[in-house]
Amino acid sequence: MTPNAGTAQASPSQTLSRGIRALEILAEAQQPLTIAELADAMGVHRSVAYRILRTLEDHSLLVRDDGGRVQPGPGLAVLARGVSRDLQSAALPELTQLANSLTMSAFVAVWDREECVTLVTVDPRHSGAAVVQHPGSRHPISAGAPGIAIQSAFAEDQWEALVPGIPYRAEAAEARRLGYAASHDEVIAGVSSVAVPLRVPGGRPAALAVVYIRAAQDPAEVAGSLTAAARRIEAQLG
Amino acid sequence: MTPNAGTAQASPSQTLSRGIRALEILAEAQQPLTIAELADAMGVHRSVAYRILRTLEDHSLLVRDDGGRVQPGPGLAVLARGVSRDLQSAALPELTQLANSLTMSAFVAVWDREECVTLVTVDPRHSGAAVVQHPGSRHPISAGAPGIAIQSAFAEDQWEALVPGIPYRAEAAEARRLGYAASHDEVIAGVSSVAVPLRVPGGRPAALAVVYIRAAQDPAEVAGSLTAAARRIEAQLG
DNA sequence: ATTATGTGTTCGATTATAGAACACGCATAT
DNA sequence: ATATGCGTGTTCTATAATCGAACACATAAT
Repeated sequence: MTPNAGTAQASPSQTLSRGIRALEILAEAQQPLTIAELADAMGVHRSVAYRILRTLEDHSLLVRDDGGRVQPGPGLAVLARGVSRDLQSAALPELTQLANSLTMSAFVAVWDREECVTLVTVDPRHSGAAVVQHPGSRHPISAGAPGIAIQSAFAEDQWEALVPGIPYRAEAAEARRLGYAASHDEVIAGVSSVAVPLRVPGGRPAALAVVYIRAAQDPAEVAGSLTAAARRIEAQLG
Repeated sequence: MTPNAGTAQASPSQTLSRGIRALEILAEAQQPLTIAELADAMGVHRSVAYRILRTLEDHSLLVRDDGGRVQPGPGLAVLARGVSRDLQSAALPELTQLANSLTMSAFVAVWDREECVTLVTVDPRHSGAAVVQHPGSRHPISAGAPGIAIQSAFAEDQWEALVPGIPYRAEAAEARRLGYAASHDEVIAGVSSVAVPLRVPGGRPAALAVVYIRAAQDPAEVAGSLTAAARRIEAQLG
């Protein structure tokens, strides 16, 4: 067998890549898996998976339940703490402010190739039927206002050079002029979203966004609050 | 050189262990590092670090800034999303409730050997000088009410068998009787904390806790709210 | 009893990895 | 201009880490 045959990403380091895949599979699976199941999902021999899992367990990146099944461990939360830490800290109070004053869920998402990843979220205090937007969730960048806002941080030709294969949405060009993006029904039916681009020095393009059940809300007005908050966040990040 | 010589943890898989160490170093460093710096911190040859970093980058576990320096990437947030997901979901609304009704920061921490890791936190709505307790932060289990509450989930002899070297605190035995733990000044000066143990089926022992600036608060009363919330969370996890 | 399914361990052949050496870009100092 | 230092990225071969089969063992279902 040639090295890395068939794997989608021909990463230079096989063992490390497999270990990460194990974590990815575990995170995606909504339940604990047996080592055998995981080995099968990874397409490797059980003893290989076993050794990898032992290593991951040593670092608390996974833990075992009573039956010996494996699931993501607390070490991952520690590692994730370092992701755009400055942005997280700077954004949190502004998100709280936005969520409560607009009565909407507010969050920050960052660019990750053809997707965007939600980083921090704050639900409004009376979070009854609030739209749940968990940290760590991925979305295609082509769907929803946050994705458009992130695309709008690039010019069209820049984007096509960086992420070939993913089209540059016409809405992004418009958002580039307006300074904000709005969407309806794109990610979840009946849910609207407004987002503004967020520029972090030395970090990836991100978006500051809110989601809400469709109502008589003027996107431009919401965008005003978002832009003001984004300015404050960017100012704090120097 | 003998395999894994000198490394604190003699994990079975060297490459994977090194990759994780790279992530740990990055998460701890408050700033982006050059590859050379990271290689130095890892104690490996630069080309080794380079290959490892490329692999991590492929999986979005790290990203590079303009100068080529590396920092934690959004993929980590995705992986962390899977950590005790059920507990996170079940606890979030209860945390919000607690934070706002008690005007304290509320959070859930889980056991991790001789430490505990904060998973989810909710600050009260008027989060002025609220005590900041970020998700993903580690604390020695020997300091603070959450640690005591977690220890109290074990009997003393159980604990000593599981985590040799870390003493079983006398307060844990007391908390075992009372059903809650309280601490003052242990982690941060002037800050008090109350915590109750949280038992998750198939998961590790955890704690539900609040922190507040010292005031005329009766710990027992606060513990009542915590216990009620903990019961509801546990009931939902069935 | 027997079968099935799981974890954990050992061990030799093989292969993925380690680490030196090199090419190159880009600052800043000389 | 030239030199020097510091950084990334690439190539290559000996070596050591890894792979994966085979085995021992525990547990639950048949």
